[in-house]
Amino acid sequence: MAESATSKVSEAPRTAVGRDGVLDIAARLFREQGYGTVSLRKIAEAAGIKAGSIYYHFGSKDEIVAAVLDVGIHVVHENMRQAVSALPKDTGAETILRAAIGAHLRALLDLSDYTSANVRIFGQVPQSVRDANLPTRRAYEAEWDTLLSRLQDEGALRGDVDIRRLRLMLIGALNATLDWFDPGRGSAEALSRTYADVFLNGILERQDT
Amino acid sequence: MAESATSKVSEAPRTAVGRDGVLDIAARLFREQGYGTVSLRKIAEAAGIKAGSIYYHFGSKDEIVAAVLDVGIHVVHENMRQAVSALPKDTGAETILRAAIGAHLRALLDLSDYTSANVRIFGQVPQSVRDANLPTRRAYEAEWDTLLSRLQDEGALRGDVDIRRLRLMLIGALNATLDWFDPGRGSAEALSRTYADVFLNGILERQDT
DNA sequence: ACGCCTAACTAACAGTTGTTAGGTTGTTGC
DNA sequence: GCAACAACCTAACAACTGTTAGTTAGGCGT
Repeated sequence: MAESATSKVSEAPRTAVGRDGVLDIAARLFREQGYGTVSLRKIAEAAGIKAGSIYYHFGSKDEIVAAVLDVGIHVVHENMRQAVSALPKDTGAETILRAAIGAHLRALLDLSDYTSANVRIFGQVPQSVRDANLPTRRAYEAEWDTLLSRLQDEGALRGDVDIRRLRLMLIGALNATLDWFDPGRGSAEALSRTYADVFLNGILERQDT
Repeated sequence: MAESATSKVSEAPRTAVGRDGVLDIAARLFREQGYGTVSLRKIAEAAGIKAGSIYYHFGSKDEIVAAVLDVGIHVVHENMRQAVSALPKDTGAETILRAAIGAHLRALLDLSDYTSANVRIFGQVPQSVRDANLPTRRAYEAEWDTLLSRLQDEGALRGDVDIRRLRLMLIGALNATLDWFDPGRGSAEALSRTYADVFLNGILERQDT
């Protein structure tokens, strides 16, 4: 045969997609289309490989989606933790809350397909996968509860709503933005400010000035 | 689990399930398990009939889910509209908003599998089905926008947030309760009050009495 | 030059999906 | 008693699902 060294290099993308590449694409598809309608063949096609090849990197579809879910929480957790701990020690409650809200919203809407995929598909995945993601989730929830409790003990937060419910309301409201947020219509930053305004002070017009 | 109605449990359900019966069960399953994982055979089995029989009542799976989505919005829309219009004419802004929030939350958490199914599966359904549901949706959204605009014009609502965003935030936050609300842990009524408190006045502790 | 490792491929499997065509009931009107 | 109809059933279809087994191809260290 003729020289094989140079003749065939042009066609196929010889750079391996790899485990991380598959995971990235899976996260994106899950975020865009949900869990049930995204098949391994769709993921494979988007990655430029064949369905069977995925099993070199993952043992099952559950394993893929479990990995996506875990990474999603880790990203938003780390983002929120750093945003809060980067503030000076004497920062006021309002500023702290604004930072936490902003960090969560940024991870969700700007930063990570993994985080947005988590929020979108958590309710659609098999229960075993959900259970596997629960510890990671609870760690992030605990981070919020700790923060909110501290502020409530300081007297900065109203005392008539228990922390768990407050956290569920807050994160639930932020996550809901995923259903309608359009980056072409406004920035996540601006949205973050509005959410903080409303959550901190309410939507009623106040008489005091 | 399914037998409940008559004392005559002998063999076959003499009473026809009918179109409405299938739709009821579809709504419940969609709410519980999402769109993609609920097959026609699951619906049929839960209804006590065979999969093929569904096609006597509906032309396709899309037709079923489209019907569920439409009913879901109609229920919550009617519920909210009546709750607000039942109030005396001189009712204050705060009371009106509390009534609207309560009506939405009640339809979602207590009243209707159709409404909760709509919220849960809207993002998972084929785009053609979503598009078919859009007009119904927009009518409900317009109801909210009208209400919020009126209150804002009266000076009862803060003026620095535009109505569309305010509505998206509000309904999004309420709908998010579906992911964690547990009827055994608290009533929808109590939850409704908390949501109104927080949304109207914010979560910060205030100095004024 | 050799063997190993990584990353892919092909081809098939058993099961499930939405859907269709044609057949079988039970009830009702006449 | 018979026809008409509504509500269901049976059986199959093509397409798609996750998954497995066995194979191939290139790069690296020795």
